Amino acid sequence: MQNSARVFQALVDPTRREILQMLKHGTLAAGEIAASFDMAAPSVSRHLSILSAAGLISSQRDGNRILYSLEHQPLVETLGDFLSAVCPTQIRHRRASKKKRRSTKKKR
Amino acid sequence: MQNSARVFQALVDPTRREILQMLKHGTLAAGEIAASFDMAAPSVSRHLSILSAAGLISSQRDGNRILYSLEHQPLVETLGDFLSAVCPTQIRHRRASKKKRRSTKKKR
DNA sequence: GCGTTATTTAGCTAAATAGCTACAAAGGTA
DNA sequence: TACCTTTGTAGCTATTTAGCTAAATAACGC
Repeated sequence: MQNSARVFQALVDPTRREILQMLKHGTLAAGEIAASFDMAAPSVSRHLSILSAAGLISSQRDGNRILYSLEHQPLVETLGDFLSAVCPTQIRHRRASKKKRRSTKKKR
Repeated sequence: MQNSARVFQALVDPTRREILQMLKHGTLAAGEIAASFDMAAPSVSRHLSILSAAGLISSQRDGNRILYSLEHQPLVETLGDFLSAVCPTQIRHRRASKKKRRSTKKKR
């Protein structure tokens, strides 16, 4: 499986997307992450390993616990590359501005 | 189901990601899209309806056929919002530059 | 060593997914 | 009308996924 596919695969689950958002604010232990979900710990652990396999988070032992941190680059790179591959060059990501683009249709 | 979830759901399948890329170059009929996959037409039709439900493509009848076009905005908006929600503000999406950034490792 | 805590792995089940074939629907043409 | 083309829908099956419980692993303190 290609790595970008693993990233999309990882992002499809809402729990996993939420985990990524939690980690935005800094490193967290597996237990701390698990505690914030209404779900058994092994289930969260599984999500963590999927995120890890996709390269979206990294882990590091801290004595008894395992600390997870967000890896921005693969996320930014994968989504950025995809957007570049799909969207006409002029449209970059313009945050939530609702105005429609002018009808500059590129014909050839 | 929330719409951003539908978008991620739609993006998880490689066939659907490829369809979006095909439509980057312009409008295509369902049959033309189906022809480029080694897959039965109804299967592709199903992918089209999923992409459509996510708002990523739109369709328009042309006599006998149905033409599909890419809808950039929901894609750009959903992925952009997610990146904003997950990544520290300074890192925006740096376009597909394959050269590794100089080892200015950002410590602070 | 033993017990406790934190986390992952193994094995299971229910639900979702993507593929197929067969059929239906919508539009064109004779 | 009938017939052909194009596309979508229905129903089925195999595979994948996400959840659970129970057991294993790893590091700590006694």
